[in-house]
Amino acid sequence: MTKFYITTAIDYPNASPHIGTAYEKIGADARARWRRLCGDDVYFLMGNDENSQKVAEKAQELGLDPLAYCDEMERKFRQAWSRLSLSFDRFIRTTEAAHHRGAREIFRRLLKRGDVYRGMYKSWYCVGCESRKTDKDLVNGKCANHPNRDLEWVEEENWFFRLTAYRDRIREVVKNTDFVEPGIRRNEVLGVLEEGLEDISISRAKTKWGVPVPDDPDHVIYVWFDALVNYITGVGFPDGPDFGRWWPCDVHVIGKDITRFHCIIWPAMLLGADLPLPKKVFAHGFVYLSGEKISKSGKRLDPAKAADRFGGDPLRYFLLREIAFDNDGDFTWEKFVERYNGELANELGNLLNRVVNMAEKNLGGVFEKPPAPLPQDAALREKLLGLADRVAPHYDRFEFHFALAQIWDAVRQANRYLDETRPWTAAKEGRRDAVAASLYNAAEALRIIAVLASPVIPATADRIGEQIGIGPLSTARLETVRAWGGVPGGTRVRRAAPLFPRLDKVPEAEEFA
RNA sequence: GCCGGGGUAGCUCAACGGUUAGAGCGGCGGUUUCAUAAGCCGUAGGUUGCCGGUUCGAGUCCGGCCCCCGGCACCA
Repeated sequence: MTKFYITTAIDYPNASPHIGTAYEKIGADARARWRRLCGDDVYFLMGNDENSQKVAEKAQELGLDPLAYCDEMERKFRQAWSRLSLSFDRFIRTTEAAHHRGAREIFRRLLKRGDVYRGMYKSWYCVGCESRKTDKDLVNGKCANHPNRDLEWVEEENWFFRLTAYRDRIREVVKNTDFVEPGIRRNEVLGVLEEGLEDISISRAKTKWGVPVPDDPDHVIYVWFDALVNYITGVGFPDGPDFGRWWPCDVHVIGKDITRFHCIIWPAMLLGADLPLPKKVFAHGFVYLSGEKISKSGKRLDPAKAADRFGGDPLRYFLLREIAFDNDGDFTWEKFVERYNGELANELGNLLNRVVNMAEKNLGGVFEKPPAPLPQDAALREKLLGLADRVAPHYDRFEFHFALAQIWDAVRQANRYLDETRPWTAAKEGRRDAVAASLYNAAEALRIIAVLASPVIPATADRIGEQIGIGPLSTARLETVRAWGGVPGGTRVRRAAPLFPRLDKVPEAEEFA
């Protein structure tokens, strides 16, 4: 069985997740679910990045022990993620002892090789950014991103990582392979590599919160450095029995703002530790809120609240249908309602409703294998049986918007099939065979549509399966949609509430902040 | 400043140098009645940012210009 190991960035738990964070996880989840559908043995890793000064600060602000605070935040994150049906296999926390051990092991390996050394670290430091600031980064002597905070002048002996030693090898990989996707990010990374690198400081002396540097109790490993290591400790590095099975990772899903860490620093760390590089780093775009950048505008959209109200699937669907995953996109409630009503309620939800209703009214609620073919069958079958092949390349390239466009093309065709075969007329005319054939084929179309859309809308796929009487479909296998006739004759429909009740007004953004 | 991406219908976006530049949404009109006042069909709407060039032929290639957006940060 082919293995597929996929990760997302781990999150600072100093605030609850927002729509942008959710976007990344949803995209990764869709890919993970797609690979499971294809039969891969999938390992999907997510988690929280807890060894940060910001986290310690926040905990102190609340009068909590940092670890207790992190425990609480883990609950919040898990709750939010569960509302979005994220199917991660493991949720890692970088405060775990096993992670600390792995991070220290990496540090030791690089030290042994001579690529970790002592040096002097002098600069302005912004606690908000958790990063060094050079003079050109300053605006009026303050950090541009955190103008309300005072900068600290930091001057201390630190441990450094000889990043410069790895530049050429990394450049070769980035240049000659599709290690970094999409192409635009690859070019940017290449640009950085061409301009040249500096060695980086990888420890901090001022804080006790974090992973202690081996044999140097006065320093902790810089949060970024230990955070990256989660991708290997999450599968058992250094000596877990499954480490060799999962690593190297098939794809790291990250935001476009952190390519430098994943495409340059992380590979350098791995090369230094004699570990294989991940196969791919995929950098997704950003979600804007009504045209404004989330971080700058201060606008928020709490995905858990939105999912509470509308369900996780509509949010997942909207984000992956509206926005190309490698691009930036805009969330507005107007657009959300438009797609929700048009595509989810009217086209898909109503299609199911039509079929289930007519089956109840005219067939006693039981699907029968088509007693006789209808002239419109061939076109419908051709469309649906070819759908898996049309959708597959898109899912595998994170082109969820294209995959969904293909699937909805089939949804429209199924609606058209009903209009053309007119089972309601056939019923009135007493042509029971025609009614049975039409509804059976429409149910088949729904089955295939549900399975192929399940990576994006898993809960809906299950609900469709329940209503047409064949049980959950989000855990189906791809082979089942390459053949017609998956709904057994004699299957009894189970009518339930509409999948997506129509929304009659545009929600107020404030309700979900 | 340097590097990169982009300006196409009211909106969001498609279109290997090759018929008459397409699709969805929105608008307008029609039709159906099984269904969540849903579905289906049809239609209007474009000087492809501007100027020049190459070519039998340019949204597409070349040069110049104007706008927008990213990257050049120890950014989760």
